[in-house]
Amino acid sequence: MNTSISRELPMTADELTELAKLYHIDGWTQEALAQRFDVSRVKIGRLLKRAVSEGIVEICVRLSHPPDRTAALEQALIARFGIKRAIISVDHRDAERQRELLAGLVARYLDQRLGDTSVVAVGMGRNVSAVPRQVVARQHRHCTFVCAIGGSYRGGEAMNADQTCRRFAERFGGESVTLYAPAIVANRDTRDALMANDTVRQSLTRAQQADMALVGVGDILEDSNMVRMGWFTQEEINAVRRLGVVGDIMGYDFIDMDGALADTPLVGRVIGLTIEHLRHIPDVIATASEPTKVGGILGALRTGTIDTLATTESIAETVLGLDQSRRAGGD
Amino acid sequence: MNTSISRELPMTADELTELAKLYHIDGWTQEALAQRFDVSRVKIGRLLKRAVSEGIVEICVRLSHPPDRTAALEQALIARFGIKRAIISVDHRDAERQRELLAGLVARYLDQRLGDTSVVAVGMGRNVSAVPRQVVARQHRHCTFVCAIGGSYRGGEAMNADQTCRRFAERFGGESVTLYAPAIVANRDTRDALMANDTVRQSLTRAQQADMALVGVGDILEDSNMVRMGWFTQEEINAVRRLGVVGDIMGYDFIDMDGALADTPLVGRVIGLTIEHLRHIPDVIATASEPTKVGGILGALRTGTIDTLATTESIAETVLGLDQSRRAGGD
DNA sequence: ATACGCGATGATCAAATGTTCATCGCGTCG
DNA sequence: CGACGCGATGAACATTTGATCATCGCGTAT
Repeated sequence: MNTSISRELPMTADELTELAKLYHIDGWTQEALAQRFDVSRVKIGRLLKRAVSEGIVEICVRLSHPPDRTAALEQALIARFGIKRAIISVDHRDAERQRELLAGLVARYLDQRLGDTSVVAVGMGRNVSAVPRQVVARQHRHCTFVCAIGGSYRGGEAMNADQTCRRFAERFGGESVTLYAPAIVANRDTRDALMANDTVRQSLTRAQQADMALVGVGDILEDSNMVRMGWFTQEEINAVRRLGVVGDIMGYDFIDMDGALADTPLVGRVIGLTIEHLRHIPDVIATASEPTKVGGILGALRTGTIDTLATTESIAETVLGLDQSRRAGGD
Repeated sequence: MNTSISRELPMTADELTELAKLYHIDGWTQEALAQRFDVSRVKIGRLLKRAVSEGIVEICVRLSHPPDRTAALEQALIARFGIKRAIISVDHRDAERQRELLAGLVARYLDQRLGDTSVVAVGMGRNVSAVPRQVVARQHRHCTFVCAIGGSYRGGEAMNADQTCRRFAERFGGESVTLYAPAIVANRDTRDALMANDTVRQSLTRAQQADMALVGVGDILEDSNMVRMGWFTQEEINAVRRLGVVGDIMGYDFIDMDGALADTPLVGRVIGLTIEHLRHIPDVIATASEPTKVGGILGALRTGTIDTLATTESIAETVLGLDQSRRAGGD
């Protein structure tokens, strides 16, 4: 068996970076690079491919509607829900792609807004964690990304705000502040004890004083994150749903379609910002790219805590329609 | 005059978006799109280009490693001054440490470049003499280090090219060639006599034929090397400065901020390579780590003899800014 | 020592994309 | 009405990139 790396492409990460720069940034042709470095063009191609696969270069495509296209939708959302602005992405069939498309727009929005003193509270969820991957910062800053919720070993990386924070800090520059506490604890007493802890307290205080917050909106489905993370059993989810809960903000604040907070087994057991805290943050960005979340989004909008809604075109339309019908039909 | 938009590419912004999505996100080929929309492939290409120019799609490339400031700085320097490359160190408060940091990068660069037949002409100055100390050669070579200027007993070791040459030869392997002549003589006649000397002549000829040259850039301050070496009195320095001289290359070729050679009491009295000689050396590396030298560096760059500039990040930025302002403001 | 596996390598071919140029349609101006 | 300007258009060509495959070098197992 050949266990050792018998032959390696003899290029350091530095050289790969240089190569990638010349190709992608300076627009050299592969042929030119081949002559410059005295290897075959094929090899240059392979090295460039490797630079991508190793994450040395990332190429991201941002697709946004021409302004006027979404302007009407945005205006409607603003008028209807009192939010400050909307970030609306093009629709896409594939859920993963859709998330990336939306995340790209959110990343660009952050790139516009973040300054050297900015503090961003970061929630959890796939839509939130997809954002840092799409960041292409124009310049490095010295901003701060603070976890808005504690950690959890279940549910994968996407569910870990501190991972997302770190990636943000890496991309935009600045530091990340981890909330050194589990996301969820057994009971209220444990929570109170943790909240009294200095380290926890300090992190949370910084999060509360953030200039911006980036949070996800969730739905309540059998396979939702809540179940995957083991916070709810299937039965609990069903029970909660029967109470009229349609979604969550940040992954743990459950709401019904009128934006009212629901009483769930989680209340008082989560270490993180509450909806009340979010109210005091000047720009709360809520992102959701899945059509199943329309109910949750409507509820979230109606809580009045959201300043910027990031979602897809069709979801925005559906939410507006849903709101319309519920106003008309009563319920 | 044709004021109206006579013929418009008959595609709405929406269709453009759709097109861009299919191409960039879903990976369709232009040919396929052409058939799908029943237009020529060329037109698809043009529409896609338009989608970019109208901001519907944004394609950004991120280099993860340091695509950092120094890469951008290097590009700017290359574009502005026509040099071949820049070696840029991070900033450091302490002048001595700064010199070492920069010298380390230069040493590494030499280590990359030097082959068995390489001949390097070596100038004088603290920045040059700091380089051999930083050398950690991957392997020994048989290259040659030739003094680009004669010797002098004043000013200390750093001012002695032959000392620096010997150290280089020690570290990289190979031999050093001393220029057996004083750096400066009383008058032109003496110089001419020395230049006629066989030994001197041979050394200088080898220096002229070098593949690379490593030279320092100096400033014109009261405590500069020139004074310390006794080549200039304080008054002479002041006089020269009043003529617009801002620095020197190699320690004796004085230049103003436009890169023009200045007439000083030294002209015709130095035994060493002139700027003209440098022009014929394929890779002239100029190093300078002191912020007081920005003017001199600008002048040096403008002489057009420099191929590789080694300096610090902040100096590089300042030089670019200085060049900018002088271009804009005239004079 | 020899055969074999494995990945790197570059020649060669195929596909995709970019560029150029002659032409066309349409509106304007004389 | 016709000449002209202007931009759009697509055919033809050039360039660039991607894919395939035979070969090679090197380490390992037989």
